[in-house]
Amino acid sequence: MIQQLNKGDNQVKKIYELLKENDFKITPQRKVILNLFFDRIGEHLSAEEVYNILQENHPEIGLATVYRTLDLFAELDVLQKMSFDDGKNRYELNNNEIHHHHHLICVDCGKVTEFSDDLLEALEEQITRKTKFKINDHKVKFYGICKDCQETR
Amino acid sequence: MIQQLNKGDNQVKKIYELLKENDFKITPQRKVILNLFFDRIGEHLSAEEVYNILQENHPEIGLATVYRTLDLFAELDVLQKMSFDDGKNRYELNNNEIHHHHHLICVDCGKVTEFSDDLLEALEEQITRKTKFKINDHKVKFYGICKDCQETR
DNA sequence: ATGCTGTTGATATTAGCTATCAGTGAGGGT
DNA sequence: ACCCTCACTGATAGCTAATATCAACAGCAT
Ligand SMILES: [Mn+2]
Ligand SMILES: [Mn+2]
Ligand SMILES: [Zn+2]
Ligand SMILES: [Zn+2]
Repeated sequence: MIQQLNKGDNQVKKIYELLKENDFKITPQRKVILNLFFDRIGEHLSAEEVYNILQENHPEIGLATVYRTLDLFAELDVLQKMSFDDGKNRYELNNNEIHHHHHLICVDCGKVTEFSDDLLEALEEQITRKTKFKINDHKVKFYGICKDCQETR
Repeated sequence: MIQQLNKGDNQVKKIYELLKENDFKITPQRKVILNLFFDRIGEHLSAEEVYNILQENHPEIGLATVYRTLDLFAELDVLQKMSFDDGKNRYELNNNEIHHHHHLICVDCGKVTEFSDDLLEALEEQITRKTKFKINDHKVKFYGICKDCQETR
């Protein structure tokens, strides 16, 4: 019987290889935390939130390990690290399909919407040309009022 | 004799009026901290850094007041609040001339370069059209290698 | 199977920031 | 110029996200 693989499995395998390439070990804790993010695409989780979710099925994983693992995956660009100005860092899978979307933060209700299109190439090109600054990443946050909050007013 | 006013003084006066309009008092502490930012245009100061600078000429101003004043001015849009991912908030004067510039952060040496703001209108318009999200502010950070770090390699 | 070395969990510690509260003073009214 | 009121201040205690420490553990190369 041919082994069935879904898209997530393939991505996971690649990330395991990425760990190996960089001399990091594939530990059960890292597997579990990685799977958690594949199960929750679209959410922006803090370390504490990840830890709390783990309590149900993996209470043996310590909080320090959660912090360390999130940092490691962010370093490897597996997770994207971000902050919505609430005093804690948040993480989400750096999925190829939704690569580097922008975040729209509602200043009224705090909801975070995503916008996938990038459209920053022109600006980045202009910046590099003028400043000789070699750009390889960006973080863009838009603040405003979401659709729901505009209606309920 | 006609009172000589430089550009800074005029801006300061406007900010005093802004405080009055919003029923905030013009205290010596607020005057001093505001002046400090006019004296240090281009710097991105943390609360602790402001407090340390004040130690020389105004050691009577407490750290809590610094935090409160920075927050107040940020709320009034006099200062722009930002973070370069080093765990502390930073502030700089929201100068009319350099209004809302982007920050280019060198991942090698940590230096922050500025790039005056434009070319985002098209993107914002498209986002509003597609998502009905009413944008009224944005924060954009670019990460890469600065000119100096490219040369010394 | 063995050994090296990266990793982990528990916990102490740090650091940026906020809350508290009694005393102070800015500014409007007289 | 003198009150009066209440926003403001400084000192400091408290909070919380994140990091440092360290002995025990476990991937994984051999
Ligand atoms: Mn997102
Ligand atoms: Mn700046
Ligand atoms: Zn909203
Ligand atoms: Zn640099």
